Amino acid sequence: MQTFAQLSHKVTIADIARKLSIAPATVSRALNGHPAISEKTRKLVEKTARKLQYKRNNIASSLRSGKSNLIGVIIPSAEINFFGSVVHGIEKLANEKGYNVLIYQSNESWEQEKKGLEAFLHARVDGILVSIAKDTTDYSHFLDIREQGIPVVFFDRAREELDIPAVVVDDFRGGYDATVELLSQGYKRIAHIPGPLHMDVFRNRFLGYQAALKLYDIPFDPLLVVEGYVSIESGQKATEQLMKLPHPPDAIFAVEDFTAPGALKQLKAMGKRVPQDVGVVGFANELFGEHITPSLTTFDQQTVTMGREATGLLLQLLESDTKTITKQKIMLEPIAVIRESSQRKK
Amino acid sequence: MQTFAQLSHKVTIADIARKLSIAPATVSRALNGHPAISEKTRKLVEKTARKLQYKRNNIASSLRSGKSNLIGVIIPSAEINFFGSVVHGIEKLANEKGYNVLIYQSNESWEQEKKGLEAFLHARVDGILVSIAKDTTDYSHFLDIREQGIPVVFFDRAREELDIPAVVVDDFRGGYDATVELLSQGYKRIAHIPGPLHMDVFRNRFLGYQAALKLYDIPFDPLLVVEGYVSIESGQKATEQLMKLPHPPDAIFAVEDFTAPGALKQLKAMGKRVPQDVGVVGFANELFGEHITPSLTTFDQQTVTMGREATGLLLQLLESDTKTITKQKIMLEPIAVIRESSQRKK
DNA sequence: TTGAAAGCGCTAACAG
DNA sequence: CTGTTAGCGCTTTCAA
Repeated sequence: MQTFAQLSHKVTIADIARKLSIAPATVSRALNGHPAISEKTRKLVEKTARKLQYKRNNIASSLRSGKSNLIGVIIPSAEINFFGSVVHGIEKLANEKGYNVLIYQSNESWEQEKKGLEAFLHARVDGILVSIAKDTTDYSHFLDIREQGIPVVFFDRAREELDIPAVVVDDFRGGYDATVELLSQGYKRIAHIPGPLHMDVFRNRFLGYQAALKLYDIPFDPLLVVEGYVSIESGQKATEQLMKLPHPPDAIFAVEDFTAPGALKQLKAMGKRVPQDVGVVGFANELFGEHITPSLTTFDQQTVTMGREATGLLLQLLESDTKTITKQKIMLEPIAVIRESSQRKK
Repeated sequence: MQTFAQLSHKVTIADIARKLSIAPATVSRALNGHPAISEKTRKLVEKTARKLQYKRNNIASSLRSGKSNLIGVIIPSAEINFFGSVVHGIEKLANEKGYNVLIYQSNESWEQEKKGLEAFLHARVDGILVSIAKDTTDYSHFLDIREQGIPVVFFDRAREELDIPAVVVDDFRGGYDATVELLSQGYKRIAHIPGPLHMDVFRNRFLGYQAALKLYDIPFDPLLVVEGYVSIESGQKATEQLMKLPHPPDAIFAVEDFTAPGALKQLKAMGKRVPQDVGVVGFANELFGEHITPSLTTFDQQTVTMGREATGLLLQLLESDTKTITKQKIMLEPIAVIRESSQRKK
């Protein structure tokens, strides 16, 4: 006897029900571990489902239940290792918990960030994880989304005042530690190249820098702070400006690992030796920091953990039926990765 | 602690229909640009939809139409710039065309790659883009997916024999050009550190290398080929082995931009100057190649274009109602990026 | 413990 | 050109 089971015909719970002469509802319940189903039928249904290669139609399920089991993630750029790594953490936990992950790149643009949220709304995601774009200074779109009942959690690039849960690195601590690392190596005039100061991450590192100076009784000199915009080029330019000062610095704390290689490059071009003449510290532990010359001292931001934690927060929000939004914030410790660029002693 | 009691009931086409005293079907048609709808009603419906802030429920739409408007993408690792960049190209075109993109990282593992496909099946994606994992040597899961009627397109890491459409770089040409670049700079003994040779990309670059040697009448010396596994460490080890040969090479063509910095590192450790003593060429144009010392000569793989083209192929497959899978392959030219590491002359 | 029936919001087939 | 009708596959009352 040959069955012409069409390969393309999708198996539904109705098929299973028919085969076992029970109701589709029972099949559904059995498959979803409903408590009021006898062990016997559950086993039977599961076995038949396996045999028929049944796969739940998530779409139908979503329509009925109102849950898409989709999580949207907005990152500024997939070309920065850091975010790739965070996404890895996000996906892992999300997949474990039966969610799929949609990615949207804002390319650091406010417009695209808004478009991303719009797209996610349209895709009916259950919740959204965001790392804010550099260009964003108006944050109302996040509040709008939340008003629509879709929970939002920030990671890394958060905005404190919005009262939206977030997982961040202790950037103040990071800035502080970075500066202290340089000071303890005997450098005296520490410059700082911050990122755009409207962003919490960068402002906090800046504040940490100032706090460290204070501890060492070094007066803060605004001339030693030249704002960059998070890129190798801007690191070069800022460094050039710094080194042309009447009293140039003997160390530079660059706000992250794109600015720092820019600084190294510029210093090399100006004939300065690192770390002998000038010390340099970065932030973010980008992949290449280990392999440039001199290797870059930096701070690891526990990317995978960050992704996991952010997802955990979001899932918590999704699964608690209270729509209460409690201010929640998880802070991860930055981990020092000491390499050549800051090691004057040795 | 604030509670947001959000009762905003979602607007549906029924609401619009009621408001205008027309049939829901008419609203649907108007909204979807159905040709048989009067300009007048279309305008009216659109206006009302906007006024009520209507948003189409994609899930319901998917259930009915059998199309999820989701594209699944499997990449080996989001921490490699190259893939982040390709994904960028994919997302851009996909979003333009009204598709959302699901990402899954295989982490170079065959098991996870299979799990990814399974997850996509479950999410009812319309089509899948894949760059094959390093560990994969059994390809049947791709054929299974295709049998389920879901089109698959490879990008970069393809498998010729499977007869699945693909967008790749002309790796043979790349390997050839890389080798010729070194030869034309006057290097005589060119070594090659290939990646796993079961992968088309790496094998083709290897073949290109051999072809270039042949052209220059240089006999192929198997001792000068030490297989690596695509990582900085493996680049170091292979280089060490190469340089310890009785007749060590005076140039190395490393299969990609992780192996190449490993080679540079090892050469430096052994007191060799690059490019004076030994020339080095990589492949992939990873971000950091420009910023290491010496800067790395490499080949750009047109990542964004690759993403766009792969998506284009997939959409074509999705939109043509013929389920014929014609063998289709798009080849992009690798673009030489000549930097210090290969420039002995000058 | 299970079944029957009613939709979730949308689109497609068939009329008119 | 528009309306009517009938589901897509699932979950969830409400009954039994």
